[in-house]
Amino acid sequence: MNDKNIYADPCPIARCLAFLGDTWSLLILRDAHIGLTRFDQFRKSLGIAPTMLTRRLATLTEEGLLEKRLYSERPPREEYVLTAAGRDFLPVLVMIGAWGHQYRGGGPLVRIQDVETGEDIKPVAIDAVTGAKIGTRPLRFVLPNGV
Amino acid sequence: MNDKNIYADPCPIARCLAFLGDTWSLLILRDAHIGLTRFDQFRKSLGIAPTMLTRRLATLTEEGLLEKRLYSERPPREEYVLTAAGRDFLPVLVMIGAWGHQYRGGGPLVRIQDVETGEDIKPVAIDAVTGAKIGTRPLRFVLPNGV
DNA sequence: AATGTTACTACCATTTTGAAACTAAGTCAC
DNA sequence: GTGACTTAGTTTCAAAATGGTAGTAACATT
Repeated sequence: MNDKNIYADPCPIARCLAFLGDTWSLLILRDAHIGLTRFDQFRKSLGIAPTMLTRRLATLTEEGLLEKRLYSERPPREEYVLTAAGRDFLPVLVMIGAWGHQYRGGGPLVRIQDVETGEDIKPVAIDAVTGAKIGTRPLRFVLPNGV
Repeated sequence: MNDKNIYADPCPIARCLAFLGDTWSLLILRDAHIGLTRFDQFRKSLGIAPTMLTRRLATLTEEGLLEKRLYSERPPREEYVLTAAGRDFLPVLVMIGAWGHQYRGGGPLVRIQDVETGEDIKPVAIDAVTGAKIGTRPLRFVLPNGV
């Protein structure tokens, strides 16, 4: 999983999925955005085996989405905080949540609120160039060598 | 993977990841958005083992993102086409691509263009309520029972 | 000195994945 | 109508990833 050369693949989606394409990594990122930072917080929140958590935190750290930070000298204790790259992953999580909300929305649901307005957010992906909602205008995937 | 009751988890992100939280499913969806529909097209494009492809296509079909459609009576042949739920997954893929573009962008890259303008899209997630870009205003995850 | 906390590692059974070969149902060329 | 080809898979089995339980290391607290 870690030794594949993602740069051989010209697709930015594939490159991202090469190390984030599993459930645990994304749930850890979700929890990190909620505010969790410590090993045991993640472990209890997710019900993940410690072996798995160790591996996933290591990958996320190597890949630059999380950063280890010492929060206590004695005893020496480290926590995991989001980097800029990790924080910039929020839109992905939010869009996943929006899809889940729309298509898997039965029963009680976690919602994401704007702190200032107190209202649930309504996430939409738009193309900043045309201002149009993604999906309303035809798109084309272009290979680097033209196609 | 298929027998877990996702509705026990109130988080729409977790519910979505319960069956889409693997690389192959997302790459199949990407290819479906590019326009591929047939078993062999997916297999060749992804270099995926046929066993895996069969399972993933079955899950995506069961979960309502793809639909089997007969495209030839004699010989009987079926293809897989995106449903509305599958098409609505495009914003997620696009945001993943945007992150990959920004943080894993070395070398030649696949780009996504608006067909009419011919320009590369610049995907941004915004909150339709406030109009603000996701990540620029503080958000809060709210549990269904209030937190 | 005993107990608790935090962040892990070791070990091993189970599950998932991956690779290669094979099959089924038909078509097409001659 | 026989042989080669196409499409959409299945079978089989080895290799890798995952999950669960228990244990450890380094300290603090009582």
